[in-house]
Amino acid sequence: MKIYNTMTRKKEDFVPMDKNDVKIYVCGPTVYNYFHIGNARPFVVFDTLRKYLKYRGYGVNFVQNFTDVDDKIINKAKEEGSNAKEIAERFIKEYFDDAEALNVAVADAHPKVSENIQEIIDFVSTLIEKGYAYEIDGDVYYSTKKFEDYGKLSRQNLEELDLGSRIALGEVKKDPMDFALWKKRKNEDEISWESPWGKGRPGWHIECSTMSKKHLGETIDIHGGGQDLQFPHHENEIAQSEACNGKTFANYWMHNGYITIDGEKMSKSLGNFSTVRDIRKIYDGEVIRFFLLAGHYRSPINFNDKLMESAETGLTRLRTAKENLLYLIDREEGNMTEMEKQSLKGLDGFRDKFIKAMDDDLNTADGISTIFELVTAINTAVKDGSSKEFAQEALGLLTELCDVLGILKIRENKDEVDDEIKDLIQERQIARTNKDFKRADEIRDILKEKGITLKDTSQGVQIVRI
RNA sequence: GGCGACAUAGCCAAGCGGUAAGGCAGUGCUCUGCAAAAGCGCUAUUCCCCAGUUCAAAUCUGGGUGUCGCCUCCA
Repeated sequence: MKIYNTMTRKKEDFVPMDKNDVKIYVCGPTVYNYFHIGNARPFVVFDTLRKYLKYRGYGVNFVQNFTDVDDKIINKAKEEGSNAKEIAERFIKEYFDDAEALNVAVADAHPKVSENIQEIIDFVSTLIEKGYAYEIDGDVYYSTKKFEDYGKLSRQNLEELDLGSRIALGEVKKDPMDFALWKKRKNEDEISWESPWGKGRPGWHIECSTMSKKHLGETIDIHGGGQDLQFPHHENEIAQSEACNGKTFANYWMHNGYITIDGEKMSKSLGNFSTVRDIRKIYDGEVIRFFLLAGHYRSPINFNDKLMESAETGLTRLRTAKENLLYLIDREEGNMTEMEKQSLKGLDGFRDKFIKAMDDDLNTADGISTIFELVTAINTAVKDGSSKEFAQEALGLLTELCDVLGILKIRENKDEVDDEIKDLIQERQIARTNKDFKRADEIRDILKEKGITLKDTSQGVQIVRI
């Protein structure tokens, strides 16, 4: 497949170091709140990449960290009169709840900063030894000017950056572009660890370099994250890792576009965000996932209710197609007719088209279009009933493609309707044969309130649960 | 000031040199007691504007205009 590599600004053929062990590292959340839809994008996008690579036969080792030591967590703890550890633990738990709803799989490893302090200290020590970092009064900084390639990812040069950079008050570092590797403890009760430089905690950028190295080695295949991480975070990771290891850090850099709300970037600091938790009160996680995958991952997308509704109705079309096939499988029997065999062959073409789209830098938008075309073809073929075998084959292909995108999961609670409802349906059928449509419609409305939609098909009554 | 992305129908959105996918909304028809679902049609002579390259441009080049982002924590 081809992947757009931010480092070269080109689509490149993806050639992993070991196709049975593709190493992917994605920057995870800082756990001080529920994550918002903007945070959700990289989770969903890279989860889809992971699913797709597996679908194509690769073995994937996928690592996504939790930043559980950070100013924002400390602040939140102060606000709540709690402690940083408790806050972090809580929102890690909430992360998994939302991630599951979005059908984002658990990573092969979810390392936490707090569990990698020694590794971080070792990493920082090496950087000092090699002359890339220096200590001042308990703080350790990375000397960006020492790293020749600094700026190669974001294509910035230090001189120009200097002009735009704002120097925070009280900073003791030698150069405004230097960044913290280790931060000295400021208050007694602040979360901290012993280190060669006194009590303190790691800077933000060093954690990814360290955890990536620990779990995936010195060079990884793909490093992913949001576009706004490109600078300085990823640039700093490169500076740290390559200075420390003397090797290329990541072969491919992938960055997803951000999400805007009313045309403005959504971010926690601007306060204009919608958490996935809140959105889930209105739309289920699958709709959110579908919405996020409906455009290309590198394009910015706007978020609002109208767009979500549109996504929901679109997804419903796919779901209905699936329900209809399930219904056929339930009621029909028999093997495929010659004509159905022909139709099925035509259907296979959509798989190739889907793969072609996804091979092109994970073009999920095109992939979804292909699935819609598939659905139209299936609906047409199945219009006046079909054999059980054909319905099964069609459903097999549909779910095969949808699984790659992580949508259209089988809904578990498809339990049998209870007797009361059965009786109502029965009563309605009798009313219909007696042409008592008033009563029939009444019953249909009652059931609709209970989340059950009845469809009168030529084969009988189809029950659809919402 | 530096760096970068984007501009395609009412809305969303693919396409990346060969004559405009797909979804939503709308609309006509078929099926239906009515619905729902589904099917078949219709809805961009044209891709922000102006030049240029080419047999051929939404796609490439140059110049405008507009929107957004990064350079400060951020996905």
